[in-house]
Amino acid sequence: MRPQKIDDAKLIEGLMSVLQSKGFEGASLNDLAKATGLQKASLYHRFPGGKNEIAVMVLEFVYTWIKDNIYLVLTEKGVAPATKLQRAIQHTKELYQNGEKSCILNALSLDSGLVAVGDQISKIMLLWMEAFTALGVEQGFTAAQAKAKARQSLVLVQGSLVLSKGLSDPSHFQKAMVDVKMLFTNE
Amino acid sequence: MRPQKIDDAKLIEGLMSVLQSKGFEGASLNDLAKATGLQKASLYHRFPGGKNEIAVMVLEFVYTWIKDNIYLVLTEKGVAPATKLQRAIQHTKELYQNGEKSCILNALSLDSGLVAVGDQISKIMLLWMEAFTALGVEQGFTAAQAKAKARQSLVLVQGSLVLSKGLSDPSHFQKAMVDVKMLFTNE
DNA sequence: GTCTATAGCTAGATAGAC
DNA sequence: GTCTATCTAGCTATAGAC
Repeated sequence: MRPQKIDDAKLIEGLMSVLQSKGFEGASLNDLAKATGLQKASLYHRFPGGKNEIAVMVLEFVYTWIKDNIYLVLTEKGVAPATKLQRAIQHTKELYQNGEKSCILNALSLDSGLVAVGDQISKIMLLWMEAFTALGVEQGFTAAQAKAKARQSLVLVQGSLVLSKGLSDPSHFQKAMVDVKMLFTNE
Repeated sequence: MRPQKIDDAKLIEGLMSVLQSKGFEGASLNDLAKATGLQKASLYHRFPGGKNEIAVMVLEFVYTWIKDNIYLVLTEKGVAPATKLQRAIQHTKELYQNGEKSCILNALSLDSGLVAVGDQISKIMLLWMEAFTALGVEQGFTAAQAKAKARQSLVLVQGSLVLSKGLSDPSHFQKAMVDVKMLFTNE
């Protein structure tokens, strides 16, 4: 077998970057090929299902990323809640390059007739909220309070990214990260 | 001249609906034609600049709508702030069909190389925040506080719409509307 | 596993009849 | 002002050499 020109991790990263900024319909195979350094036909070798499969694989990667960097961080035993929150927020900042990048869950939410993609998006959002709900409960909030805060944290992230993009000003995301911290700060 | 098959208002409404749900790249001229009952060539007669001009005109309509239904409502003299807020929230619910529809500002935010569209989106977002800032100031908040609340109100709307879409659950938008009200409720 | 070349189609956009 | 018919470019996807 020939050696891979680009390993799976870098490949997914490049594909994700294009889908994130252009959306599913806006991302052409030429765009995706250019971003990865591969030719279109090579992408079909890696992803026989074409662009559809690429989107599914990228979202699978995002699910795993959120599980490792948000869910497992926030549900780890023996670590102070404030510390875990700080870590999760730091990872979130890295994921969105401090507000410079928009969210792929949002970018792939537009109607494109792909049921699988919609299911993945909701799975990821639910995982995020589950993680922050667990944090809130650990902090002593009631289940209902924790669930509300978890929802608000996701609203803050998604909404602020929309503003940062629409106004070309990442400070909206940065301010929202402060608000997320406040949400889970017991005073 | 032949009579218009569809008047400008209904035309823009139909075009907006498609752009809102499919985005700029996802909305084909066939989609737009079908939604309006016109043929593609007829759309080009109404909008010689093609899809690009359609998007610009739709966003111009949205700007006017926000001005009339949010900005002018919130800055009207001689009406109690709480009343004005209630009205603006009601209009917002109508605009997004209580969380069933997503925001066209978000849908058209994906990179498509259209500078004019980006400028319009930021103009509309700024108008929204200006309106809510005025409300906050009238209620006695400091300028900085009012500005922060205005930003948060837009974050709540945009973020909750992303959740409502991603989770196929408009209740997230509805809860956010309650949060917006709380934001500007002096207790 | 990657590539060039190309098939087959649909997109956006235009011409011209009525 | 709306329509049918059509052009060209770009798209997704495939075939087959290396």
